[in-house]
Amino acid sequence: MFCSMAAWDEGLDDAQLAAVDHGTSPLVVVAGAGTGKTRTLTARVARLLERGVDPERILLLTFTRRAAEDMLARAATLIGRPELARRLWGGTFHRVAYQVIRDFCEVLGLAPTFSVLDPADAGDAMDLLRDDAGLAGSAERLPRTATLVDLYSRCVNTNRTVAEVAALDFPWCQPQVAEIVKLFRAFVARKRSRGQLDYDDLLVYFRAALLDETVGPQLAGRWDYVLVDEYQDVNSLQAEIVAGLCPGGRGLTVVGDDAQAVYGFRGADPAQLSRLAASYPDVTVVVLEHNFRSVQRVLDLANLARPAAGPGLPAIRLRAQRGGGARPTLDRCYDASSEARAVARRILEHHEEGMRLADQAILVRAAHHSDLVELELTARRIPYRKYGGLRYVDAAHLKDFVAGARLVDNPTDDVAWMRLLRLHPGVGPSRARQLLELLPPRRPSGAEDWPEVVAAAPPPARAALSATLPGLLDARSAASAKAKAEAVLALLRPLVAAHYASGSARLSDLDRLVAAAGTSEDLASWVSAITLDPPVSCADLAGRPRLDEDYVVVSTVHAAKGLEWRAVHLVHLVDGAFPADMALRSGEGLAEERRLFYVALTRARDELHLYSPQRLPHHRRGGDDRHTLVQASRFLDEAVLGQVASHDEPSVGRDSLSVGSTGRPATGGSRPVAEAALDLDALWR
DNA sequence: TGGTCGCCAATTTTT
DNA sequence: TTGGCGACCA
Repeated sequence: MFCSMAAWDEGLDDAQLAAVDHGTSPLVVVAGAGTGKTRTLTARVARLLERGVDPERILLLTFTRRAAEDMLARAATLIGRPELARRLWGGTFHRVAYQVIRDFCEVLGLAPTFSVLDPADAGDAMDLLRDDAGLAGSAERLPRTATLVDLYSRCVNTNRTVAEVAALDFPWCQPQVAEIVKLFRAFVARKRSRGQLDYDDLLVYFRAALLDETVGPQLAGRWDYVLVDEYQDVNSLQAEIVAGLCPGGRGLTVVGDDAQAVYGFRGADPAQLSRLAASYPDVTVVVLEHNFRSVQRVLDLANLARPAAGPGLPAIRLRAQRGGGARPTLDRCYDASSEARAVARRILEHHEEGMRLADQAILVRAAHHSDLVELELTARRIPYRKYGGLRYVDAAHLKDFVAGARLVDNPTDDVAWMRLLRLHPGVGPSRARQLLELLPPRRPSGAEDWPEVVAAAPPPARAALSATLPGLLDARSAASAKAKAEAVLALLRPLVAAHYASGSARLSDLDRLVAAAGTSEDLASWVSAITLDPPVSCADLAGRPRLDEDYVVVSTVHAAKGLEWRAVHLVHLVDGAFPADMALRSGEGLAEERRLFYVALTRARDELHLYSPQRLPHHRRGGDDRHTLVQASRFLDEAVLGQVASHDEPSVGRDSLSVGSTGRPATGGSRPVAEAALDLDALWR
């Protein structure tokens, strides 16, 4: 290179540069949507590296693994040292927690073979307990398992008691608080005794390690710089972890926007951002409000939707670097089918004007709101991919594999045993429970106990079952991750083939999964990684999509956070759908819906199209769907309507689209210093 | 009679 | 895919 290369930070504005060049005192960056938040965070990491900071002493916490990887890779590339990316620390809170717990498991009183339970597994564990003796006495039935898991999680993540959380967020559970408390106690004890950590436990143990007198400083001392993205979405447990990582706020950078806090249902509290800004005397607050993404016409609408700033936080008014642009549109459609047709029509119009399909997205509040749109896209042969909603890993056979792999390391994992046992013919939930009594930790269950287990099983299961334990022992003695994964697959193959109607398709899926697992260094950490960050689709396992593929993205607004498209189509703007009726009960819920609306609007760069069906099918028992007139979305108020070009769809009927009718594990051993911090008993009151 | 298996309906948002 | 409800088997 003979002339001076352009500096990599050229094009950053003054506010962004202030954040990038900031020293070690605590820094809060309040960044409106589209103001180059990711770019700023990336540049700050690059600047630190350029200054010679050891990459291993920089930690970046984000809400998705992909976000962390992308940012770190970019930062290292910016300064021309791509090889440094691998040495930077980064990931989700949960992933980093897993790593820390592996490193400090002895001190935390955990065997290194602990397993990670996803929320569905946690529900299974809860199910194992809910009708145990002692709990069965209550006259009323306990709430649904999923509700219980949510309630539990909310208590742990927000440091509140069951009674408090039930009163506020789950009023229908209040009469049973006493039984629920009992259940939660048993749930914790059961997990502890079997070496199982659910998502919440990962954070609890992370916090415990930080609070420990000796380990805490050691752990906090690992990193000189901690950068946290999307801080408005942390809950109080995560906020405590951040505080523990950066005593006095030294080296701490957080980036966030209180108007984009949309994870209240997960215990996040948008007030954390303003609380943090107030909690350090030497804090610097940098405000980013120059929007580099959208045209001003889109931002005019977004500014109307944006809620007032939280206490102590600056009011933000987004200003576009790109003037003018097209006025957003609002289509009042006859019903959801006519909405679907309107969306497809406009997507094709943009496509004919030269916009790639991949530059357009259809955003929905709830995954099923796109059902009719997807039908219409399929009918018109418009390729699309859907994000959010059902996860690929929820496919039963993949969970079967993960369960098998977990048992290789942790034979006391009863949830995994349940799953594996139920694959055997003639074994249902209750038989599996009986067999569980004969398995670890109740019994050692080495090879010598196995004939007893087989004998206790119903006859149809015996043949298959007699191969299962030897299969697991094979897997345990295998040397490499690859060999282990293959041994697990070998033991699953006949079970999966016989148990599922589409057995062979599932088996070829598993082949792909096992190939991926085989490339890891250590099967246990691969399994926990996939538990914490499940692939969104089958294609994820095959690598990134090919560049020449062109498809429209269909996504929930939540999954669309942080992303952008040239054209955004936002559908189902109707009270009950968006805002969701589940949220309309409380004022806080409605406020969160409004923030979600703001997030949706600000994904659009050039074109923003809103659609509002005027009638929705009203589901009745007995089958026939009646269309009832619905209330327009309260987001479409006078002010908003003043900013959009409205179209009334002609009331074509329901003709063209056919819609169908219509504790500690036994192996612990060493010094459990952090026990007090792991004690959740105070919450079970 | 208890438990498994088959059929039908429904599901906010996600680490 | 799970959950609820009814049918059928030991």
